[in-house]
Amino acid sequence: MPSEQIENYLKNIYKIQSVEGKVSTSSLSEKLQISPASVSEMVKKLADEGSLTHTPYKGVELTESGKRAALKIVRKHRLWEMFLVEVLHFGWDEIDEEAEKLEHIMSGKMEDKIDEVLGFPSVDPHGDPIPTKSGTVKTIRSFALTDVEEGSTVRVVRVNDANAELLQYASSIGLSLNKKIALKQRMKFDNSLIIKIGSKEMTISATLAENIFVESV
Amino acid sequence: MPSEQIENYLKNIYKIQSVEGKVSTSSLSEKLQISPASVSEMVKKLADEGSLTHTPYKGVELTESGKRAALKIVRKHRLWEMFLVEVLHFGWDEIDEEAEKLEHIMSGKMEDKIDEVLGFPSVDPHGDPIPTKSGTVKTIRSFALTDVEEGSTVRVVRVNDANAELLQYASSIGLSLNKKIALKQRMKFDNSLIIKIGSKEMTISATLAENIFVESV
DNA sequence: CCAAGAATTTCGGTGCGCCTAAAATATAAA
DNA sequence: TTTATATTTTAGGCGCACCGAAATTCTTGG
Repeated sequence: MPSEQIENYLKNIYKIQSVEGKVSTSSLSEKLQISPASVSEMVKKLADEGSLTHTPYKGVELTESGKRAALKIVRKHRLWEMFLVEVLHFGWDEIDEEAEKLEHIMSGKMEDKIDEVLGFPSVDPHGDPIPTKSGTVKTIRSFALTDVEEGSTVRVVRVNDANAELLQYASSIGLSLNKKIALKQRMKFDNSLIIKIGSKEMTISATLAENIFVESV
Repeated sequence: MPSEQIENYLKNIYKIQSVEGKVSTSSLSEKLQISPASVSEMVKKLADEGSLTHTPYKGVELTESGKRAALKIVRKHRLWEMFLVEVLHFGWDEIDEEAEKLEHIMSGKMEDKIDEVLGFPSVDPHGDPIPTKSGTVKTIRSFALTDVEEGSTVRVVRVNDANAELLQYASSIGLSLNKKIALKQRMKFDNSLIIKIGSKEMTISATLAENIFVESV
């Protein structure tokens, strides 16, 4: 059984790998808030254990076994997030921190029970896919709200969960999962958008829009 | 915020104190499965921090502040146990181990949410009282099934949760919280009891009976 | 009362994950 | 291409909670 720190290393390597392709010591150090020196050491250890391959001074890549371990934790994290929202009625923006701790102490039995109570969900409250028990992840096709054409209507399928304040704000303006959004106008000078959610019209910044992912409706 | 090990030390000191009055290094060592040498060191540290008083070569006693910290953990443990049974449908005998991990990573907010979902319970699934948020514990008046008079009927209010196998067995014979038990006969040669639960008559060992606590009905 | 024997504490040491500072290597600008 | 700068790794160390062994102190039977 991997320790909590190892789980965190693997999970975050997986996440960086998904977004940036390449995983450097410094990006990991940044994400984990651990000194580059320590990360370098740990990476060596993980390479020895076969969870990843490491080319010194280059970068890191998860092995199959490392990826499997990472996906296990991602699954647990997202199941907990779902549980916190659905069963304990936590807000969108409060769940990441709690799930961060819970994911490491979740037995297989617990995982199954929670999965069952939730009705075997396929995405978490931010719209991120929940990996299956066997370790597959559904890719959700979507594009950023920034890229929507003026005049079209779309549906929110995912919100970037990297920033709690952003989530907090999004939810405060009624921008939540599965909501329909009509794009009225794009301002040329700063790319901010005038949108309509339900009957309410509002302006949102380009920065916010970059973190909202939608599909055509 | 106390670390996980410290929480475990305090919780177990509290438990031993409740049952045996005196808390020795060896009893703690036994319960925590940590060497006497290590326990002795940690006790010194806890004394320095003001959580307990320690008379070398004698024993240990929680201070008010130590007791408060211990009760916080006991409360969290029992809330989780309740939650595991009521919401996740775990069995009586499976919950202690899970709660043992969960208790240490429960934020105040989480505590409140769970308390609320459960309807502010006053006892856990074994009948042990859940300390209040302010740190008071209701004493439940009861006596061991061993001490019941022949012919009388009683109600189960608590089952000693120290042994999972015992819990497992108790539940398998339909002996659960709030069940009514009629004591038909006590065998003189080994103190085993013939009891009736509902319409079913059965024999239980004295050892089991010592761990079942009841009140008159 | 005194000498085992039992319980407790002290001592020296370990593993683990972290750190800072210094050395090695890679990258980019001149 | 060379050199300055940025990134990464190595070296040396630290704190924490643990350990076994040895020293100390308590307890109890003779």
